[in-house]
Amino acid sequence: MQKEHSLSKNQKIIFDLIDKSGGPMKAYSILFNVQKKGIKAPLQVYRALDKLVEIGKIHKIESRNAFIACQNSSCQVSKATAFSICESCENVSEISNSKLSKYLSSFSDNSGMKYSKYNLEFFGLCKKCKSK
Amino acid sequence: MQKEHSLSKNQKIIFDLIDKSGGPMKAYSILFNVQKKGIKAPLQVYRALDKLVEIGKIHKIESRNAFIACQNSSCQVSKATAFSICESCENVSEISNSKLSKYLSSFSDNSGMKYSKYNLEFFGLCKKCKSK
DNA sequence: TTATAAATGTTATATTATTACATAACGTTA
DNA sequence: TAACGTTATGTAATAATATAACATTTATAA
Ligand SMILES: [Zn+2]
Ligand SMILES: [Zn+2]
Ligand SMILES: [Zn+2]
Ligand SMILES: [Zn+2]
Repeated sequence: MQKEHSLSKNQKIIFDLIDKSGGPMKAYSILFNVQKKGIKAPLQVYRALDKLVEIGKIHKIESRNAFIACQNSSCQVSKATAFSICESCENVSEISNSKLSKYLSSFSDNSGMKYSKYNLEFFGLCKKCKSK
Repeated sequence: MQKEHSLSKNQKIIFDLIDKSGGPMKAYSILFNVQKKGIKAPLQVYRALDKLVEIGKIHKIESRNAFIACQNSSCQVSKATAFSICESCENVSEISNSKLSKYLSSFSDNSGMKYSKYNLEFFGLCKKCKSK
């Protein structure tokens, strides 16, 4: 069990929005959606996003510049993330596969690097898009 | 052996620059460096980068918005890439590990996704930075 | 309470990437 | 060669993503 982080006002507004959306959201789309709640500037959004990423409540999908709610239990605070991305419909989901995560978390090579974190993005076609 | 792509003028200028740099380069830094060669606009750079990525001569480091010359043999035309990134000095190198690439290329789960491509980024500290 | 850290508000600006449109070079085949 | 389609180039404008700098407020905790 990890520490509970109590979210601040802006963090909560933004996390709830992303979480309810069920998929990845882009920063300026988030901004647009929370303006009625008083969050008016990009920086307010980015600060909340930074914090939410830091504590593992959301992840950034790097190839899409988008943010998605963690679908596991905050992923060891975001040190090990894997996503599946449909290149047709842009559906994204978080992969939760213990074999994969064990394999990657224990990966090492002879480069002398000490790895502490990874992010993996798989691309392809989802079930729906395949059958079209 | 894969098809040889003969690079166009702009593509060659930009590939040579990235390749010689030995590390990741950002688009606008590339632009700055090739202005004396007549490449004046961002779009000229991005078009060349797009093509070079497509044919596997370079890869995009998504978490850094930067581009690096392929250190293998054009990585099955960029369908399977893995990088090691030092979070201290930002040194990046391409991981060439056949076990890892086999494992990931054959990865599948019960989601119904058909995976055709992946990108993996490991983060940590390189040898030098560790010992500081 | 008082000090410290964390979060917020606001303006301006930097960085990364694309749209739209016009032109030129290249490769193929009639 | 001529005509055609494809790829690459040039140029201007703009869109999309992200951060710097500074002032103020709120939460936490010694
Ligand atoms: Zn997660
Ligand atoms: Zn799909
Ligand atoms: Zn490569
Ligand atoms: Zn380093």
